[in-house]
Amino acid sequence: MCLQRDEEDVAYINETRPMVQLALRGPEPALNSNPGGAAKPPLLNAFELDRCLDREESGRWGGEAARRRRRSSPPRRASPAREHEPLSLARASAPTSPTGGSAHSSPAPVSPAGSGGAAPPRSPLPLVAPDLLAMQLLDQHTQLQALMKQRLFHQHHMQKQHMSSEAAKRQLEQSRLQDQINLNLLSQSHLPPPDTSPGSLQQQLGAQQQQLVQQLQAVQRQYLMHGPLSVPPNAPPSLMLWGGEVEEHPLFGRGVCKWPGCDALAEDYQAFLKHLEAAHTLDDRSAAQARVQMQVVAQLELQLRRERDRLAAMMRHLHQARDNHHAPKHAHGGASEGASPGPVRRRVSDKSGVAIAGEIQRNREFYKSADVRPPFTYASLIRQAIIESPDKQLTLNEIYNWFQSTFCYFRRNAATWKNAVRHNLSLHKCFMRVENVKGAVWTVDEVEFYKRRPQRAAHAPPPHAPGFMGAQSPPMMTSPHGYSEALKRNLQGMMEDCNLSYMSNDDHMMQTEDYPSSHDDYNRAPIMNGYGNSSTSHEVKAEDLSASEAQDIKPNIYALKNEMQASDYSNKGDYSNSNKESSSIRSGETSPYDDYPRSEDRYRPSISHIKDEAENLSLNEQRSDK
DNA sequence: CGGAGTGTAAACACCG
DNA sequence: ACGGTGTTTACACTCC
Repeated sequence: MCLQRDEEDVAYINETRPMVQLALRGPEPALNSNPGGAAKPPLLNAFELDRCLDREESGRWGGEAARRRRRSSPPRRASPAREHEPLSLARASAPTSPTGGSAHSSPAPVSPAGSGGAAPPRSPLPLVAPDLLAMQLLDQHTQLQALMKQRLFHQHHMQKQHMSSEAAKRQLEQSRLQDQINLNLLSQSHLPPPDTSPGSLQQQLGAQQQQLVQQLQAVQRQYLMHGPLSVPPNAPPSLMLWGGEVEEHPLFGRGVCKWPGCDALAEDYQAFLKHLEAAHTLDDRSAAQARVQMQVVAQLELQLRRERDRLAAMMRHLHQARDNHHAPKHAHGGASEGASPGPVRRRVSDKSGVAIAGEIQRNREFYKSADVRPPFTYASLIRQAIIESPDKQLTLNEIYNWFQSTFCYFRRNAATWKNAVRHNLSLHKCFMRVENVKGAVWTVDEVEFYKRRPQRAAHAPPPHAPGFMGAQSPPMMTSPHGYSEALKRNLQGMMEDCNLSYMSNDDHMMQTEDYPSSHDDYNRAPIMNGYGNSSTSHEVKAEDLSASEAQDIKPNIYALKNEMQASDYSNKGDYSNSNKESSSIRSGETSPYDDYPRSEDRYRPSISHIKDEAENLSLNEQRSDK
């Protein structure tokens, strides 16, 4: 959804980041300022995840802006403060922009602790999503608090009832377990980020804690089954209401018996206890239900373990990626370059390894809602906007609209980035202005676009270099002929792969994503282009294709075809000579790509089919996990 | 260290 | 006069 112009202007006034204005308005607002740490983008891509890890360091643009502020020379003209001063004044008192604010205040999962002491979880073992460790700990803490209250209640009750020595023993054990868990939690919460070693202290503690929780639950189950927890019916009401614990009985809440499959209504706690005594005695049925419940708990524990392992693996991976990034020996244009930007400004130019089409496709929703600068150059983005359009041509205004509709980030600072867009359109030879009846439209000269790259491809790491997976990018073609041949091979490989097989798992996807190609949009692993070992891609079945991968293939194919034709064109004619100098002469010319068939439709059915299958697989996996 | 590429800012011209 | 568009220049910065 595009913003109207006045809205843009408001956003521009309220929230902008031009370097000149920085000096006037003080500290740079964090790009992803996350007040209270509560807000969370709906989907974190690799860039944002890494930025989350690096949040303590300055942002990509903040740091740069600050440096510029220090080094910036006086404006060329004496009058540039014309609009900066009022803007900065307005900004100084203005809240964050609506767009930025909405992005930051996007609904985030609220931790139990965040709900200000809301009702503690009734379930003895809450489901734990693979979220932040802190949230998990908070969850567990809340759970522990509930358990502690329960224990206190039991203690109190036992004092009153002079419990048997057996029960006292259990109580003691429960207390011991509880304290141990508390200690364990405390240790965990003071631990540094997860260790990378599998047998790390944190993992040991986690396992230990898991064990303790299980023991505690076993003890509690014993209480429930035949322990003193089943309060005698003659117990005084005052005791029942002690500390509001009536509502804390795991089997009673809101006037309903929570025995599995029961849901019987009970007027008050007394009635519930009567019902409990009468309906849920220690018979076969109750025992069976208890067994089922134990299985449920076991399943949940299993899931908790899985999720915890997954979280640990994620954290390990992310920290490892960050460590790799910070390591001095960082391959030029290496794998982590595009996928995990660090604190420094990280522009994933068309030369680094990330396929812009795939990246945008995969994170479309994210970019649409999160106020995050896309890690691509303006040229790449403009090109993407144009090639995404049905006619492969856009007016300037349509390009603007694409930027705004695709990226939340470009819904503000309109003057800045629009200027940059125009600047890029004019600057780069690859963008051609074509006049038609409607007015001027901009097209992309793919040949020119990729022409800018060759010099640096030689620096790309060799196939065996760390982080370099799969096939090698085609060597930079100095001759148009070689370029065309490589493209043709790419296309052939891709066609085969599309028909026969697809890339599969996430790891593979990561590898292709990290692949430091110089032709980001079509040099994906399935293509292989005859330079790498493509056999692995044929071993994978179509069912294994992830949805995102499926989304990726279509643009690749189109880009490939497009480029191949463009390349052929440049071989046959003198098209490659067209450049900015002739832009004015090109008025009335039609783009050489105007007549390209829209081959993407041809692939849509198979792609969507595979995507559906991938989604089904994902659903099945979720079900099986449960 | 230097060149290429990039982002940002700004001036200016043209046009409707 | 004004705003949109397009071009150009300047400069700072990063990457290679």
